[in-house]
Parts: sequence; C-alpha cells; structure tokens
Amino acid sequence: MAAEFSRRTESLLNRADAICEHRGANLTELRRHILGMILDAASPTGAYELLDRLRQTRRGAAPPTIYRTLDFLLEQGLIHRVERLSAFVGCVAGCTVDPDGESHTHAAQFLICRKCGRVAEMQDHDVTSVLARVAKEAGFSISTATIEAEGLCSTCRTAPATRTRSN
Amino acid sequence: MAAEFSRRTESLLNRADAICEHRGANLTELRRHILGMILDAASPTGAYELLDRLRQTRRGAAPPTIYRTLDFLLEQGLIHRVERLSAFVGCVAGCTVDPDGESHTHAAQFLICRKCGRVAEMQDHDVTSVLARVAKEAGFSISTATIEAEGLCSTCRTAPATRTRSN
DNA sequence: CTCGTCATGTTATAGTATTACATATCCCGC
DNA sequence: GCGGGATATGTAATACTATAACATGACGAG
Ligand SMILES: [Zn+2]
Ligand SMILES: [Zn+2]
Ligand SMILES: [Zn+2]
Ligand SMILES: [Zn+2]
Repeated sequence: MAAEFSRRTESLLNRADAICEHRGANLTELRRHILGMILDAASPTGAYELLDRLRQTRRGAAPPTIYRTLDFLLEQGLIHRVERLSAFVGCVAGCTVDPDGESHTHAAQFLICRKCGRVAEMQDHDVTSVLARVAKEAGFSISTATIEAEGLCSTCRTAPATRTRSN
Repeated sequence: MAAEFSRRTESLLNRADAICEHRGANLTELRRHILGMILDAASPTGAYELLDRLRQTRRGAAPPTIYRTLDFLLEQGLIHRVERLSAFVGCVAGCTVDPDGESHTHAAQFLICRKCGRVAEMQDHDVTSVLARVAKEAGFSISTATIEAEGLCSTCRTAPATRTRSN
C-alpha cells in the first residue's frame, strides 16, 4: 500500500482528487503519492529529496519521474515552486474548482522564515493589484508574478531569543 | 587592453568606481570587467555565459572566478540576481552612495518581458510597503523580498503582433 | 623580513533540470 | 478483436547551475 500521510494531508489529497476529477485531469497514484509527500512536509521539498523518498517504494524512479509529476502538479495549481529555494510546497489556498483553462495557477505570495524554514502562503489582493498598477504605469502588463519574502515568522520572532553566543 | 563597452556602460562603470572607492571596496580589473559584461548586455546574463565570454581574454577562468566576482558585485549592490532566470542584471537604480554597512542591496522589483527577454528594474515604495504591511499583519517581519513579474513590456505589447503561424 | 589578509588560480564535486527515446496502457472507433 | 492516437511512465544520458577545498600570488603593517 502507499505511504500513510497525516490526517491533514489526506484531507488535502481528497480535495485534490475532487478537483482533478472535476477537471478531467488524471491524478494517478504516482502523482497523488508525490503530492502527498509535498503536502506532508513541514517545509518546501527539493526535487531530489522527493526522488530519494520515492525510491524507497519505487525502484527505478529517475529525475524525469519527479519533474514530470511536478509539472503536472504545478499546472493543476496543486503545488507552487519557491524560486528562492528551488523547492516545492503544497498549495493550501486557492485551489478552488474553477472552469477549465489549462493552467490553474493563482497569484500568491510566500513568506519564508529564515530560522525555521517554514513557508507560509498568502493570497493578498492588495499586493497583487499594487504591483499590477505600478507595472502598468511602466507600460508593462503582468501575466504572472513571483513574490517571495524572507524574514522571521511570528513564532521565531517571539521565541526566547535562542541565545546566540554573544560573549 | 580590456574589452570596450558602450558609452552607457562606461558611465555606469565610472560610477561604480566612485562608489567602491568611497566604501573602501576593491573593484579590481576582473570585477570591473565582469560588471561591464553584465551592464553591457541587453538581458540578464547567466554565470556560465559570463564565464565563456571571460575565457576569451582570460584563459583558465573557472566557475569560482565568476561566482566569487558575482558575490562581490551582489554585496556591493552593483548587480542583482533574477531568481526566475538564474541570471544577473546590472543595477541602474539605487546605487546611491550610502554609509557603509557590509551589504548594499536595496529593495527592487523586476519586470521580465517574456517576448524580448529584457528586464526592467523598478524601485517602487508602494509595492515594498504594501508587502511589508501585509506580512506584518501575518506576524511576519521581512528582511528581504524577491519580486519578479513576467509579462509583456510596452514595446512588445505595441509591436505589430509578430504573426504567430495561425493557419 | 614575515605575517596576515585579500584576490585569484585550480581541481573536483554537488545540486538542479532537461532531452531523447523506449515501453506500457487505455480509450475509441471500426 | 484490432489499429491508432493520446496519455503516462521507464530508462539513459547529458546540460546547466553552484560550491568545496586547497594552492598561489600580491601587498601592506609591524
Ligand atoms: Zn496556492
Ligand atoms: Zn520561523
Ligand atoms: Zn538596483
Ligand atoms: Zn519586450
């Protein structure tokens, strides 16, 4: 049987099943398994880390196995690529079932904590629209935008200042 | 003698000389040459493309030659890395001479034309501040942000619709 | 002079992603 | 049932991006 994921991941996988079925997209066992690995991770996961884990149950898996699957998941908007990390996170936000249009990505912003490594996804309309407006003023029409901030998440900011040897 | 660059590039190089001298940073001939290649290009340039060109005049140049130089130029804020392209562009905006503080990068946004490949640098305060505000509302404090939009520049939007074989 | 620092040279390797071709599977119309 | 296209995956090789580790050279401070 396939790997077992957290309750939350299973729930998101079920949602993905529904979305793909509705679109006529084929969320195969391989794709579902890799999506599960991504969703189950606390932090963004690199392609070769996914490959290593996949190989534990699927001997002969190779880079194209992973990258093709990632392409599919990206097209379906089920995951995002975090450029600054060359890694992938599950989408937990905008995967509302929309009328089919080939690519289902949505505008998002990512907050990357440089201490704990976690990444939070935001979908803030103001950010998107201000950028679009400013670009338009420069005569530029945006089709997609990468917005990734690095800093400290609330947990790590509040945390007991993990005394950094300051002797 | 070193390669010859456009008048505009030479002007920016002279500005870089002044900035580095003011900071006590050492803009060596190698660093100046690579900065010139980057500034002179119409589009972002990859590290290995720079390496190939550098080898025409400097036999024995190797990846570290390039990457160390890029690190220096990034620290000085003389170039930026465009994450979506894994490539580098010259900074033509915020290189004002500021009090020394190790790293001189500034907040910027990039508009990448998917047709002509050119990249425009913006420094819009609204974009920066809206993102900072929204992140703060999520309890996140930003130290740096990557903002890169892909789309069509004004020239390519206006252009005569380069007939894409639509038979 | 000699030591430390900075800049660069040199070799090797790690990490990320794609190309090209082969195979399997499934659905569909005949 | 069979041929043919579309989709999904297997397999091997390679391209592209980046860093590690150690060596050498230049130069100023003391
Ligand atoms: Zn999302
Ligand atoms: Zn954190
Ligand atoms: Zn700049
Ligand atoms: Zn253009």
